[in-house]
Parts: sequence; C-alpha cells; structure tokens
Amino acid sequence: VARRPSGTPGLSLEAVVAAAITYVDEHGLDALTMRALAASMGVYPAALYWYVGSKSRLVSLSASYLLGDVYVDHLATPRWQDWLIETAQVMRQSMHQHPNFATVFGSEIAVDMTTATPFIESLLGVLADAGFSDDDVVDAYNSYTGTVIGWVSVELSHEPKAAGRDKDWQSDFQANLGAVNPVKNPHIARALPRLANRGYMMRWESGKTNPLDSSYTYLIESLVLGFERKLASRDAVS
Amino acid sequence: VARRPSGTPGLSLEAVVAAAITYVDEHGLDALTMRALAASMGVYPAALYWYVGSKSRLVSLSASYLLGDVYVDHLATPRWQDWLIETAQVMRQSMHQHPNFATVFGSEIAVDMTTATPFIESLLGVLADAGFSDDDVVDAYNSYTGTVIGWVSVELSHEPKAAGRDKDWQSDFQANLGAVNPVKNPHIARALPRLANRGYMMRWESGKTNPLDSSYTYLIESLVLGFERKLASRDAVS
DNA sequence: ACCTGAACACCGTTCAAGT
DNA sequence: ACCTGAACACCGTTCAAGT
Repeated sequence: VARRPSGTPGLSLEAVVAAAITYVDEHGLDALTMRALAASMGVYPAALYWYVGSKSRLVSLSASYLLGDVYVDHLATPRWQDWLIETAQVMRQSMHQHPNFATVFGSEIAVDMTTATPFIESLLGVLADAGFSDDDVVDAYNSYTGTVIGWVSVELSHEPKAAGRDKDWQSDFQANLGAVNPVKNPHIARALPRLANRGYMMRWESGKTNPLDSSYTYLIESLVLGFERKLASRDAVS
Repeated sequence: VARRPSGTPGLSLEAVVAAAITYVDEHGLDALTMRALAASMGVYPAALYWYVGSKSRLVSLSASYLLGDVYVDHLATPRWQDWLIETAQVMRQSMHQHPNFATVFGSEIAVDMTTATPFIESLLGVLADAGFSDDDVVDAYNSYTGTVIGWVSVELSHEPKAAGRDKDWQSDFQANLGAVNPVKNPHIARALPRLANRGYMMRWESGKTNPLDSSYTYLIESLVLGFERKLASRDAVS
C-alpha cells in the first residue's frame, strides 16, 4: 500500500464530522458507533478520539456544523412578517435534509454559536426593526427559534424501533384509533378521518416520510400574526 | 429470606415502569440501564424483559404513562383562548416535573394514545367550539400540541456531558459570547446583556435549572392571538 | 408463569507502544 | 503529532434451567 508522507495526517476534525453526518444520514443515529464509523473510514476507533474526544462531542459537533447550513441570506422581503415566514420555511427544509439529526437539535443545548452567528444577527435585526422593545426582542427571539426547532423536531420524531415482529405495532395502533368510542369521544371520532396519520399522537409514520406541511405553515402564520398583535397592543399603550 | 408464595409474581409491568421513571428522574436518562434498573429492584436484568420486552419499549411505556398526567381537567374558562393558555401552562408544568424525559416526549412518535385520549378530546372540542373549520382544526391541533411539546422539550434540553475537565466548556462558551464583534454583529452585542443564558443558542444552563417562563408565556399568548386572527379572517371571507 | 444464572455479541474509552 | 493494537469495564439481549 502507498505510504502517506509522514507529517500529513490522514484524518482531520472536518473529515470525521463529515463522515459522521453521512453515516447518520444513511444508517440513523442509533447505528452511529465509534467502531462502525472508524471502520467506514478504514481506521481504528481510537484514532477518532484524537480529534473528537468523545462520541457525544462528535454528535454535538456534527449538529453544530449542520446548523451553519441554516443561515438564511437576507431576502428581498421588506416586511418583517414575510422574512420570519420565509426563514422558518428554510430552517425547516434544512432540518428535513438531515432528519436523523432532528432529535439532536431538539434535545441538546450545546450548539456552537459561532456557526449560527449570522443567522442570530439577522433575526435580532429584523425583530428590532419591526419595533419590538429590547425586552420583547428576547421573548420573541425565544418564541420563534424554539418553536421552529422544537416543532420540526417533533415532526421528525422517529417511530419506535420494531420490537417484536416487524411492523405489527402499526396495525395495533391503527386498530386502537379505529376503536375510538364515538359516544365518549365524539370530537375525536369526528376528526379522525382528517387526523389519522396526520395529527400528533395519532400518526404512525414519522414526518420524514409523512411531512405535515400545511400544519407548519398554519403555525408560523399564526405566530407571526400574533407577534403583530403584540406589537400593536404595545403601541396602543405607550 | 421470606419466600413469597408461588403464583404471585414479584414484579409487574406497572412496577417496572414506575421504577424506571423514578430512576430516570434521579439519575438521568443516560444512566438508565437494564442492569442498573434491575439491581435497583433487587432482581436479575433478564427478569425485566419478561414484562417490557426491550429497553426502548420500556422508555416508550414510561413516557406514555407520564403523558397521562398531562390531562387537564375542564377548566372554568368560558373563553377558548384562556383554555388554550391555561392548558399550555399545565402541560409545561407536567413536563418540568420529569425534565429528564423531555427529550423522549420531543423525539418519539410512539405515545400510547389511550392515556392521552381525554386530553385530545377536550382540545378538539375546544377548537371546534371556537369555530375552527374541520380542516383548520387539524392544523390548529398540530400547531398547538407540537409547539407546546417541542418548545418545552427544547427548553429542557440538556447540557453537553462534561467531556474533558469538569465544566470548562461553560467558561469557553461565555468567553465566546463575550467576544462578539459589535461592528459585525451590532444587534447581538446590543441584546447580549438580556440574551446571555436566556436565549436559545446563547445559554449554558438547561431549562431544568434556568426556566424561560416569560418567553413561553409570550409564545403561547402570541399563538392564541394568531389563532384569533386566523378565525376572524376566515369569517370575513365566508 | 415467572425468574435465575450464565453466556454472547457487542459497546465507549484508555493506554502503552509504535512511527 | 498521529495512529495502532489490545485491553478494560461495561452494555442489551438471549436462553437453558430451575421453581
């Protein structure tokens, strides 16, 4: 085998992170193993530790890296409302491109802010220009970012790992749904045709294969309309 | 040792689930191990498998059980807006009581709907009474439930597991925050005093110890105001 | 039916040793 | 500095065997 010149390392932090991302995209987060990843890179497991320190750090680093993709270029949308709506759609699309990382986005506090800085700066700028007070900017910022990340992360949440036989839990689940008592639960019974496999707690397919586009649009539009009202009521008082 | 009468099992599904919940509450989700849980119950690991089948199923079952606590009794709130606001607060409080399960709520599609049925029935009833159309009920339902579960689950997301030295990442993180370039990122610099440790992607403490009450209230109020506008605009058209 | 006791096939991580 | 090779202390899960 050709010997690589000494002094030039065969690995790098970026290479390991990139390999981890493609591995998770292909095989899922549960399948990510230091040993399996090392094997896929033709290297010993311990070699990875020189760059990433630990598995949990590797996952964090990968998530932070992906967050950089979420940057939304300044759009030609003069209205702040439209900017928020468009940006929310772009963020969701980014998350849908790596659905197996969705749970990480939603559950880990540690994101390397440096990769997200341009996004945060834009968002804070838009909110300030819209007229939010210094105090309200904080709450609007948290409302908006937490909603987008949290909602999409729930949308992309995974099915239970097939425990016993292959997919019998789906049949069980649908049977349970169909057995709803229309006397005790008339509203569920009425909404069932529209809610089956589309409503949270009533679906058997993840948002990966069964996206909930219209609900997300409805949510973001409602939230932005609510922001508008919050702003207006403040103006009325001040 | 006293021998238990044969025919009366020492374990039960409920006992195992209850033990798992208290174990996770005390030691965190990562510490939950079939072996550790079995030891805490004075039993062999394999004994648990007779009741729960697998570890992932045990976690699902525990989460489903906790979801039953989320049921919100019919409140004396004639306005549907107030019902949505109060219920959102109650749901958040329930999740905060078992913060180590937050990531499960946010990342697992499989919740045993039976425990949540009373809640779903109430919510659908409130939305229908409010005047949402059959189609809009679905989107409003998903907007609301996904936002509450997703947002709070992000709020409660955990710090990175201390990798190297104890808590040096917190110092690093705060140093990074302080090093923001006020020329390149004026809006971040301006908001920093209010956003440090309070804004998503800018905090170093989980919502477990550092709750974001005002942002959540702001979010839910905005969302409900937005729902109001959605309803009104529909009435104007029809 | 319910649980023991031991085994199997894995893990993440550490560490001396090589280059 | 960077990686090998092997080891350590764990995992989840299975399975014969007991009662």
